[in-house]
Amino acid sequence: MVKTLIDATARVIQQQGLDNTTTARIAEAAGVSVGSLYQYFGDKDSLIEALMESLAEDIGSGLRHLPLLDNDDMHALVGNAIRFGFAVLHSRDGLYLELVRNWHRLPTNRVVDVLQQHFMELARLYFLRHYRDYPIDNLEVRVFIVTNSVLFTMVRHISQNNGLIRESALATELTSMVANYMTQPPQSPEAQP
Amino acid sequence: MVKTLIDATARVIQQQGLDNTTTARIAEAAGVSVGSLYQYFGDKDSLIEALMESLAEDIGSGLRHLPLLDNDDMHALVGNAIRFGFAVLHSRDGLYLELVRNWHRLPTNRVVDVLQQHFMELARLYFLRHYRDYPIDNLEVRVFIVTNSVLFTMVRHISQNNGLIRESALATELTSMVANYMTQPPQSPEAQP
Amino acid sequence: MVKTLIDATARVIQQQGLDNTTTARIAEAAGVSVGSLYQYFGDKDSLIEALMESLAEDIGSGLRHLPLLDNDDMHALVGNAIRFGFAVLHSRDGLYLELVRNWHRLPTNRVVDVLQQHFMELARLYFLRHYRDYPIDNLEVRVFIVTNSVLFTMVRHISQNNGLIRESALATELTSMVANYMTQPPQSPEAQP
Amino acid sequence: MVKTLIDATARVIQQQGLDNTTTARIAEAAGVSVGSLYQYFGDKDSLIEALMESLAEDIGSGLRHLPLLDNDDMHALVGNAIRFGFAVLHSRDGLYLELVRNWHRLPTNRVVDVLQQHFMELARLYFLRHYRDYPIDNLEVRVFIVTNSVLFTMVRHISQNNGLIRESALATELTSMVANYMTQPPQSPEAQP
DNA sequence: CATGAATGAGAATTCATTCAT
DNA sequence: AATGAATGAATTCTCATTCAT
Repeated sequence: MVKTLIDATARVIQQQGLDNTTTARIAEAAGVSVGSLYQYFGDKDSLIEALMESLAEDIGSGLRHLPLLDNDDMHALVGNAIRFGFAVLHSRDGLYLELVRNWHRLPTNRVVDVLQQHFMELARLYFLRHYRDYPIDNLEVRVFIVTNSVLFTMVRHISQNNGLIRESALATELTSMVANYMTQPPQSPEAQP
Repeated sequence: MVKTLIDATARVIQQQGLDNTTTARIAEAAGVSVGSLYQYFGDKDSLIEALMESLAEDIGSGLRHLPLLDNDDMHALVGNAIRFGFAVLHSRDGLYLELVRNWHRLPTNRVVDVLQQHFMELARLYFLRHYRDYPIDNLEVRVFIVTNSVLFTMVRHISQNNGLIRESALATELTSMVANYMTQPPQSPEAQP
Repeated sequence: MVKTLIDATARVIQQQGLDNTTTARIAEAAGVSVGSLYQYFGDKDSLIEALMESLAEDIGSGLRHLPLLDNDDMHALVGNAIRFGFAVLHSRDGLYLELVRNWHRLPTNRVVDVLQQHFMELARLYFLRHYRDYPIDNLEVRVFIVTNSVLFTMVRHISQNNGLIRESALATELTSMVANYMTQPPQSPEAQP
Repeated sequence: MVKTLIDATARVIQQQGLDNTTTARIAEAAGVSVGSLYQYFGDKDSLIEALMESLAEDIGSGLRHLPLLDNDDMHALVGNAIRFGFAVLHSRDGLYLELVRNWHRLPTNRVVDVLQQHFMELARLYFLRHYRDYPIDNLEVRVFIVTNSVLFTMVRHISQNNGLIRESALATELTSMVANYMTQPPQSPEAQP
């Protein structure tokens, strides 16, 4: 039942948008009554929190099954990750898209942490394996920048859909920017005026 | 009066958040009645549109007065632009922050265009002056990526405010990523698997 | 509840007039909250439509139970119909009166059809039984004229209530006009200049 | 100015309907400010009253210039009157139509009196000239019936516009009903059961 | 447990009227 | 006289939440 309600919530958000996601519609989509909804979730926010939790798991699992470290080349690794990102955003009829757009109104901490920590770990392992240690000292900053840059650039592109920039071109360029950045040695302090 | 209402709208958005920005509160903040609001703006959306328009002008003007091209060095140029970005996001008590967070529910086209076009022009002039032509062919994509990456990374950082990453460090790293990316030669096609 | 709301609507229209019939007043008259009203009817118009539908049924049923065809005499038939009409208009504290007055702002099609079709059928049966066929060719026009003439003359009389004309006199004269008209042979074409 | 405002009111009613006739729109149509409107009319109702007064005069004058009594034949007289009625209802882009539809929400007494009295007088003169005195005793009732029957049947026909009944057929039949009724001897009392 | 009817505060918008300039 | 900005009560409709059955 908890599962049913979470699924229904996802479906409503994806079909009607977050603004039109009401408890009534969720209950209807789940085929139960509003009363039942409140028997399993204290309020609407808890339900949405549970949805986010569930998605965090999905994403974590999806990432864990992605054989990114099989790539010896940072460029290939990043490229695969970005392609995966686009695939996720296009999946489930734009559910993730709507959620990312509304990150600031949603309890996204868990999801963000999953992403951040996964890519953090990935980076650590990559650099360990390749005996490079130079970016380690500020790896957290780099992962933060890269994650947010890629995610929001993708979402913005899909959302405005102006057709001037093809998705493949965007992926190529993002990959190039990120791969180069991640393999770039730390800045010497005097470089910043 | 039009000015007063737009200012009041900005104040309410910044103090109460976009979700709690009601016509009643705007009118109250402006020290007028709801009726007056509707004498100057057909509906709430028009008022918000006027606010966005006004901000687009402010931003355009702010950018135009920024002597970014005085820098001969791309690194310095980008660093200054990013510092300016942080300053804007911190200004007006977080108004811009709230607006960027809610970009998808707001008529942000004008503002986005102002930003995009300004940086596009800036990049063109920079490369012209430095006799480098290599990234010209996909400059649009690069500017799109860079603008969104920087903007949303900054907003995400200020919004979650977790204290683990200092703003100065973020600025330094963003600058590094962007400056390198912008001066990077185009990818040879076979680089992408 | 649907019934309660429709009844409340009727009561409010009849007591306060259509112009002062607000959703708040209807809910109050029904002893429920506005929210409840909107759980049963999508909007105010639907509620009023439901009221009209309900009245259409009442009127249809009332007409069907009226033994008008027991009269062999057109004069008696029409007289009975008109007396019934006055009785209906005086019933329910003037509800019907207010509705007829506002016919053009209400979904009156159903009610009008019920009236029109009933009298059409009545006329057909009457002429069939009396072996007269002459007015059959333009019976529709005659029924249209007669229905509207009688209905609006009655409503106008009750509404202005100037006391100069007694209702019984009006009924007598209307009956006379209508009965004669209905039994009148078709006009020869040259009668109209 | 008074004239200008009344004209503007008529124009707004005719173009937007009575429900959308606001003081703001009237002022705009008149090319003056709302303030001016209130300098000449105490409130909206007074203005509309003035319009009705003005139309009463127009109608009275129109009727007086109609040579109805030139007809020796009641049938021709009524036919001409009805044709005139249709012409008026079609004139001024439906202004009169909208006013008749809303008679119960408007100060229509004056207009109604003008109509009623004119046809009363007309009938009296007609019967005087033709040495017939029989319907004189209840002439008022007959004129009331005839006026309202014709007026509202016409308005209903134009308003619903269903195309099944042609206006000329309606005029012919109305004429026939009315002319016969007006020349019909008084009912003997026992005729009504 | 499940139901779904009932709630009522709150949102956007309209419009006749006033009044300082 | 003329203006038109300002008013604010009133209206329709929404939705998270409760609770008796």
